[in-house]
Amino acid sequence: MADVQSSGAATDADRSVKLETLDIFKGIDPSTVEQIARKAQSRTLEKGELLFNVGDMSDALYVVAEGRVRIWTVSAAGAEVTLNVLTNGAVFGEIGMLDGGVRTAGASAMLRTRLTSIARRTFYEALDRDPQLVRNVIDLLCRRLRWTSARMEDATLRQAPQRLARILGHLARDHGKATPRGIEVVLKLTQSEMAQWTAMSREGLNKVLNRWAEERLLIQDRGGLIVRDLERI
Amino acid sequence: MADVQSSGAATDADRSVKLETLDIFKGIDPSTVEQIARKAQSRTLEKGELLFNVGDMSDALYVVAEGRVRIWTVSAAGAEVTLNVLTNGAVFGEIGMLDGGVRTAGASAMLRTRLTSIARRTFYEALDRDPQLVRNVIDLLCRRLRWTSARMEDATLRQAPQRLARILGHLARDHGKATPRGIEVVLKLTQSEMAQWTAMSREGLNKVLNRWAEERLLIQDRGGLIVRDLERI
DNA sequence: CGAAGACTGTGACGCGGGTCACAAACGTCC
DNA sequence: GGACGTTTGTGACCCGCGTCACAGTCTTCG
Repeated sequence: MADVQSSGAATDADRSVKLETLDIFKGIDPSTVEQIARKAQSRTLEKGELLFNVGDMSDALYVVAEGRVRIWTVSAAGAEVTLNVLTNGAVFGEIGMLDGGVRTAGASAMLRTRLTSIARRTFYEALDRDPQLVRNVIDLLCRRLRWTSARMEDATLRQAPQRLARILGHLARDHGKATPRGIEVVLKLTQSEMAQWTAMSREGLNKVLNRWAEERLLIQDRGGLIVRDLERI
Repeated sequence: MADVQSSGAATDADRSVKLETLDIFKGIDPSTVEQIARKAQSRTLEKGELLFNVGDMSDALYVVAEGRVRIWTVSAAGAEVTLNVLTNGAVFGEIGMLDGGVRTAGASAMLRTRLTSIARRTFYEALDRDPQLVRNVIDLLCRRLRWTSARMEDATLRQAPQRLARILGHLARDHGKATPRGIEVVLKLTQSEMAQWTAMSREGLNKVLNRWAEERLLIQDRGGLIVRDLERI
């Protein structure tokens, strides 16, 4: 239980995420956080395993302790569209947890993934006790809204290549590492995975990527991308 | 100031919106609401007048007391896309008010419109005093997120006619009146206005609408639409 | 090592829907 | 009741991008 909290010497646990480091618990009384941590559940998903599906009841929020989670929806035709890919330290599922509604998107593990889940009861108890937590939650929700609005805009009024450019920008910023050759995207994704994300076809994405590579705007190193000129993309 | 609050005999003021009737103030101590109302500002916009633009600083939330407000963004090419059209009793601009960030969308009046604005300071004072208000705000934000996610899905994975169908459904539900002939959409919009909303061209929209009219799924009565068979659309 | 499977690269083709260019119908203001 | 601005109706044309159908290349595992 809550082994995310285990802190010790240089073990594997070091790569884990500690709750108190999360934005949402910033400025919160450590004892409150610890109490939440004690009541939190830990759970491991295998690669490809489904955590929840669209329409499921929701009563918990999740934190990615280690691994990779994909959030998606399905079209009427049954095609899955990726909304986001989350790695260590990401919080998700908070809307369902907060309002008790059904899940509007599905979540599944892209790799073996360890999650920490916090139940609604636990969270609301803390919410009642600490006004700062309230502020943090509101901030989180506002950030989410700004993010979805931005992506919404992309989706409605940008063309496919521009949408891809946005995603690359996001990847470079959130999952990139600066190297002499450019910003290296650490998060390795196949073209199909990126295509689902940008809501375009794998073939189309391929062509755009190669065009950019020819223009020396990026380097493709078998799945590993290096973005050279983010501005011009 | 706060003439939205004026309650009296059968005057024009009756059509106005009273703060305490809003969802966001549901279950809140009347004296708290009244205090907010006293500090609230009232403002009238002429038809077409801009309330705020993308990138503006934000420090207030607005309530439509009477009239019609359009929320929009602009594409890189400069085309405006409508995100929503709001009428009496609608609350908007809360994100900017809550997190103090810049506005991500613009707002302007489609008709002569009276608004009530509530400043951040005022709101946060009430937020500190009443935990129920906190719940309501979180609920509001969750609802917003669910709404944007849904529209996001529409935008990315439905085709133009389906997007239009969604908007019609929304119009029928929120701005419709049941009549023997079908659900009459009270909110009169020109085809151009609807086209901006569905992110399609006016011509394209026209053709779809006429096709549906031929199939007797709806009746067009110069701007006034009557939806007959919402299911099949 | 060799075969099977996953991933990437590329052309041919088609369709949805945007753009353009009008014509017709309606409103509204002297 | 003209006359002008706005809204609606329609066809011709075009382009982005998805689909299909392959051919290479990498990976993995018996």
